[in-house]
Amino acid sequence: MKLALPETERNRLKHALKSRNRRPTRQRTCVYEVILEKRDHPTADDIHLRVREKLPSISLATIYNCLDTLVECELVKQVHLDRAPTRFCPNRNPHAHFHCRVTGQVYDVSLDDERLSIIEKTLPDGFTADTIELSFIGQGPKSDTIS
Amino acid sequence: MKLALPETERNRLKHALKSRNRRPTRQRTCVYEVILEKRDHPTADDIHLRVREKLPSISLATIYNCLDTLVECELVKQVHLDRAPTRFCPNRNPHAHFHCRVTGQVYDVSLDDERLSIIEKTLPDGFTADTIELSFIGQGPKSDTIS
DNA sequence: GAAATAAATGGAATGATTCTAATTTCTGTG
DNA sequence: CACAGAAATTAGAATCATTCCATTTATTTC
Repeated sequence: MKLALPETERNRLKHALKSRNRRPTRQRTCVYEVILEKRDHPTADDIHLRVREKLPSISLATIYNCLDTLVECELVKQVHLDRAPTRFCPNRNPHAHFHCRVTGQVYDVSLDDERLSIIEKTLPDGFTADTIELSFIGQGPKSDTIS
Repeated sequence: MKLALPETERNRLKHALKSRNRRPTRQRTCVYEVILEKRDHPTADDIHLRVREKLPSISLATIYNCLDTLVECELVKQVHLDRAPTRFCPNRNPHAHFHCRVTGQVYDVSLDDERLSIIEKTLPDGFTADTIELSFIGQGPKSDTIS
């Protein structure tokens, strides 16, 4: 098998898995690989299609399993927009998402440390968040070209 | 039919609907009423159960229709957490949500104007958001009593 | 390399949401 | 008030994302 995954990412994956006593299987590696390759925000189904080009017999259930593991390992984030299938995102830096109503496109919007800490301080005492999801919905720049 | 909805809310609903050329039907009124009554974050299904106590023959499809209308009229917000059914929330003030991993409970977290405007300024030029969804996931205060 | 454990698999099951076609309810007009 | 037309509701079927389960396969450990 050719290793399409760069050394750094490969190691990140291996370590993240090991530290949680999870095995670095071919399927997990490939799912991670595919998500990194094209930095859009694919659904489990999209990912299934792409992974199948390399591992033709992989099942959708496995895609979900792998994704859950990657999320657990904090290598991938889930994005929940509207009443729509969950999307997955390999951007590990703090960021928000912008969802264009016109084109349906999803963009990453980077969040600087200061803003992030301001947002975190919103929480009253007693609440501890390990995950923050911030999404904007509206009109993106490209949507001009449509109408 | 008894009017359980306070005058203010009733008017708000009526006006919001009228301004969009939508009719204030019994079903819409009742759905709105039920959501305001108990300020948790019910799913469409929860709402269906509650509304049925007053309009026993209302269908789930209508609940979805009514909710969509209420969302359109900005009287109700949708909350998308995890891979779970959409929840609905009648809090019209700017606010975020906190989802407790332990109890499953969802809390409103109010967002002051300053924070809100800082968050809004995160967007690069060319992007215009009409909706912002901010959610925290973690451990809430009550979860102590569990373990 | 064999046993023990974790992961993958296919297919069935579940469950939220949407769709459709038929009926009912409103609204404005005469 | 009766009527035509538009908007909403309805039940049930259809869709589609996600999960579950029992079995098979891969990985790790000794």
